[in-house]
Amino acid sequence: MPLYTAVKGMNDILPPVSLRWSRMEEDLRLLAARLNYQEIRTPVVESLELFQRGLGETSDVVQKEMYVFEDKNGNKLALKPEGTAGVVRAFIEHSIGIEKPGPHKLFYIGPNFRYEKPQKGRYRQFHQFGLEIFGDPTPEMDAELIYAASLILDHFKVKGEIRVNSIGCPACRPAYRETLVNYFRPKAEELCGDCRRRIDINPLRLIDCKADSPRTRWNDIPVITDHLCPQCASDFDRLKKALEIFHVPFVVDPFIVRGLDYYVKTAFEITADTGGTQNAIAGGGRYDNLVAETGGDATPATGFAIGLERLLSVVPQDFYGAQPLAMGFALYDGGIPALLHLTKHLSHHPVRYMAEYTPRKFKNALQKANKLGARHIFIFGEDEVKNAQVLYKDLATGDQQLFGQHETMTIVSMLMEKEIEK
RNA sequence: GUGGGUGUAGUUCAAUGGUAGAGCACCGGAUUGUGAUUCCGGGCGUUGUGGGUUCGAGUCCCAUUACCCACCCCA
Repeated sequence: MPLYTAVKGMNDILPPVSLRWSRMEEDLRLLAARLNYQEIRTPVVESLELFQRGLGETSDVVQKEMYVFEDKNGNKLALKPEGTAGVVRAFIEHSIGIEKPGPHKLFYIGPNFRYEKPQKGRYRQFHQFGLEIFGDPTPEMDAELIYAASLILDHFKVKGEIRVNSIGCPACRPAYRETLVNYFRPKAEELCGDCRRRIDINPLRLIDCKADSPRTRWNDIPVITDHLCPQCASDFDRLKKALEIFHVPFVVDPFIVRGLDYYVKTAFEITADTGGTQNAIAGGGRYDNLVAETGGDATPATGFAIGLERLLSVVPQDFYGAQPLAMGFALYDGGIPALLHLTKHLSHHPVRYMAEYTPRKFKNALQKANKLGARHIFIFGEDEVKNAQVLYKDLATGDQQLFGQHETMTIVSMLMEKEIEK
């Protein structure tokens, strides 16, 4: 046991996996830019109250999963457990919605923290990429957002299932909740202990119970989509029509629930086979009342977040191929100056390269390159130095040839070409 | 917060209650400049930690801790 280990639920990301991470983040930024979302970076720490008000006092996240602490001034702060609250706070604080007409499209990427018991796909520090749109109330914009999510899945060659729902609004949800409670109360004795408690606390969750799913036992469970107010019902209709025009494959799942209180109307989730039971790789929906509840002018908004650990777990293993490595060796001290020159020249070009400045025997150089998985090697021995040349060898094919030491550009283009043909 | 599983070398794993081992990896070498290979040499590790049972514990018992998985919850 080492003296110090990483904090529970917080992971080091090491090579070569770290390369997959940075490539994935790079791709997400490019995709966001292409769809005209601009990055917003908010602090990792916010006032505790922001989250309590925004996410809902009764949500699990607020009740038991936040990292809460006081600073030396006695301010109650929290590590952000999700991305939206901070973005909303910044949106209001900097009058983003007032300076220009909407819609305002923003994206964020970064760490979040929840004090949960770690398991596959669930960590105490986890990372999310999210899109948020402020100032547009239409279900068509929700559809566009979901379309963006589907483009992201496509980009990463991820097979996910997009599940959409409308969870109603303050006008119709309470009534549905009541209906649901009335439906289950007489059946309480047939439910598991957890579910009996959930009847009053969170009847929507009850339906998803994994112990013995009520969904498979009763087929007449009331669904919210039958209990929407006229406005919500028509919006949900428009959402589905728009998704069809976008050719986004989706299923309606009337039992999708959001864990955070701020969602209204459109709610959606993307699930995929992550190898564990934490199979939701993205989730989001509309949150029309959050800006006003946070103290801003009433501003309709919609957004979603992708869990990056989960996304990466379903990105095909070969999606990011390793860039071939080139190595340089000297066979004796006299080869080192030329080797240094090669290092200097190659560092101006996008080839993955490293040198070793301890002279090695020819055979050892090949062995070492082989062990490190290098494909290209450059060798400076007595003969080469004498003739101002460098020996190049392709370990994959066994081919080798001599280059003049000053033919840097020839060498670089040769390396680049080989990379392309792969 | 609740369950279950697992902790032995850098790593993957062995070891009927009787001296802690192997593969891989790593380092060096096998007549002078050509790589999977082969051969030789190189590891005393508080068996996660603390107690207990026993003549004797990696092995059995208790506690504790870490990791993994699941519930819960969610991205």
